Amino acid sequence: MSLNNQDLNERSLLLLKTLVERYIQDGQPVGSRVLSKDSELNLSPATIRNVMADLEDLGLIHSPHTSAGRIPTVSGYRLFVDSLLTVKPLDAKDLAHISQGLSENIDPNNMIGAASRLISELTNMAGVVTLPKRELVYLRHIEFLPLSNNRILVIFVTNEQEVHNKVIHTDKIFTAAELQQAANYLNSLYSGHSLASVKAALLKDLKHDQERTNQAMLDALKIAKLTFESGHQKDDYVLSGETNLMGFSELADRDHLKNLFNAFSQKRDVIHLLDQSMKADGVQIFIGKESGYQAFDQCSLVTSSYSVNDEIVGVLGVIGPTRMAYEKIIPFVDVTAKILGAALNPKTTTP
Amino acid sequence: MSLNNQDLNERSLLLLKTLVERYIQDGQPVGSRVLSKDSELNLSPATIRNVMADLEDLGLIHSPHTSAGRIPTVSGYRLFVDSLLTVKPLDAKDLAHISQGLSENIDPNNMIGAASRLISELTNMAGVVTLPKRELVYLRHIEFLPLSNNRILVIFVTNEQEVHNKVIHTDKIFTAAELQQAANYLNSLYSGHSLASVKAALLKDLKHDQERTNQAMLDALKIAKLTFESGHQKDDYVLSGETNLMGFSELADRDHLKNLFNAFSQKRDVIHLLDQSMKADGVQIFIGKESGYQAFDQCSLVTSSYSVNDEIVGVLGVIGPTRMAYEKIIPFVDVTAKILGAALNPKTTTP
DNA sequence: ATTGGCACTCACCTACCCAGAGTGCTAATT
DNA sequence: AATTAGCACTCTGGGTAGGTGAGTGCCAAT
Repeated sequence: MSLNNQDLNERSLLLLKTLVERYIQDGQPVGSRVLSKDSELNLSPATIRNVMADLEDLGLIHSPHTSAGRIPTVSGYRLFVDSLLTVKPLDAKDLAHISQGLSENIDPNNMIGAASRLISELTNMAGVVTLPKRELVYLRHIEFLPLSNNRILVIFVTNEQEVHNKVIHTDKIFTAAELQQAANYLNSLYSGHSLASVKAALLKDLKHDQERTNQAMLDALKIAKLTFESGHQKDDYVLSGETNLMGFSELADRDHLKNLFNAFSQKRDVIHLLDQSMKADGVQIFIGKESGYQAFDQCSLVTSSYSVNDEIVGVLGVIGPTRMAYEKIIPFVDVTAKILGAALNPKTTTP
Repeated sequence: MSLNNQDLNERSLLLLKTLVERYIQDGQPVGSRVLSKDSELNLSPATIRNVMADLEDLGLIHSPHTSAGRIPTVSGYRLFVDSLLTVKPLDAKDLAHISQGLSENIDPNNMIGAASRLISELTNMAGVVTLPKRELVYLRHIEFLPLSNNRILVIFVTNEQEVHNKVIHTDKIFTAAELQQAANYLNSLYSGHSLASVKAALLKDLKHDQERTNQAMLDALKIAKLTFESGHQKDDYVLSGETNLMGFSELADRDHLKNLFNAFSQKRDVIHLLDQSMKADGVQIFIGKESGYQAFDQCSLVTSSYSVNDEIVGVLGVIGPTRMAYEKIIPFVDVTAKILGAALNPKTTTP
């Protein structure tokens, strides 16, 4: 659908903007009379009607029924968000709340949850924050414990105090002493390095040292390879304030709600959606069906990736009805992402 | 409300039973005509009406409005569940599902989640399972890592492969070597003991050995005390299939749903409710307002504690509308609790 | 003690009308 | 040529009225 300049002149755009703002404000279809008074243009309702008919032809607005006003379509919202919207600077009180809620003295294990809760509370919608990508995280300590049946419990600590664990299977049976030795070796070798670089180093070391090093060291490397090779990163996110979504009339339908909450608890679709935002800096917006997931048909998602040391490590966002105050939510998400990134920045990467 | 024998004879009870069963079956208020045909008693609707009026006087049933049939009150359900109900043996297919879903080859870390999901899927309601009480769990290995600012990261492994961690603060600054030594000491002392007995032993040892032992050992004990003294047990549960509850018309009200889901995500009330079931063996039932929490006014909760080695370690249950098939849910919960307990039973408590 | 009969109540459904909001189109105005 | 006033039309939502059916409570008969 190519937009023609003749159809979409200044005036039409201004009216579209006014219409969307008005609709976001009070949720009622906007009629020609209201729009005529609301816009600073001094035009009669009849003229407005002509313009509205054009906008409707272009698929930017539509009316739910003959005698109702118009409401924006997804394309209408999209145009509004992309080119018409005037973002409002973030409310000072909100800013204070955010920086206070995400200060450094929060337990890093709770930081993500705190951010999610903060978002949902300040927006009155649902807040979602992905856990930081583990690749950009520093290995601090690793430890092995023998279990029954050739299994080994691996515990490793990253950054300051995040503890992860994983069970791996080996062909060979290791004694506790051997495992202790392996752990010591690996700690001396890799402690303080990022998981990504550990992975890389492991592969290289295994290749080069195939014959040179002694068997114990080789075993240690092999165990480490099993530990870090894959799958231990369970993509996950923390969602808060889902129940806020029950208050919005546009989502009131029982089936809709059920689909939505099912999507939340299955996590898969949400993760996929958030992953897409991971690729880009700054704020991204999915409006209604744009997401491609039926459960989110009536929802919009405003996300921003957040970074630690200039590396994108995660995504946070707001989930709400398509009719949301984008001009406030966009800067809010933007700022929150920045503050979260700063708060996660480890002051002491290596002790 | 004392129940009079004259009012509550065999016949009234049979009719109450039939009424409750019928109402549970099709969710419509039950009228005298229906009840007359449904009960094997050959009584005319008029007679039934008299009995129903009595039952209403006793507060066991009530009618939503004049020209509707009767539905059970909370007391009615209670009487039904306590004395009238004929439990049906568990469906063989369900039994197979349960034992298959909770067999020993499930990762213990996922066992609770698996149980919760199983419950919600087989009942089409919400399933909830508390994490096993930590006191009855065996310490396998403990490890300390120094953090900045006099803080120590404690990692301890229980049973086969459950990893827990906690940050503690100390007055004294410990070096990595000192911490290593302390961990070694504690592992030799307490490994293989239950957390409860470790706690007890700690207090005793600290008292007795105040002067006798050397400083390093005393420090180790002090650190351990900080670790196990309290609060590290975050009561928690795994909830599944909440969205199933959205399907029930009696919970369809938006505000109701919102309250309910808020209660779920705050967890506090649910935990409190489940804790009460912890004190008793076997199946317990909370019907409607009996729970004492407004959010659960329209819900019933059927729970059972589950045990490992004859010790109650947790609770599982089903959350659904008051109008649920108790005669099937009760044995279901009962059996699931037993199977879960068995599946959690560690085959090798100490390696 | 049980039952048939009967008047009564109430939710629910349908049909209907009416007011109000908003539209599209046409003809008049600028 | 663009704008506007005017008008007929459409559709929603609320309100009223009437009818139906399910179910009740009570009374008198069995």
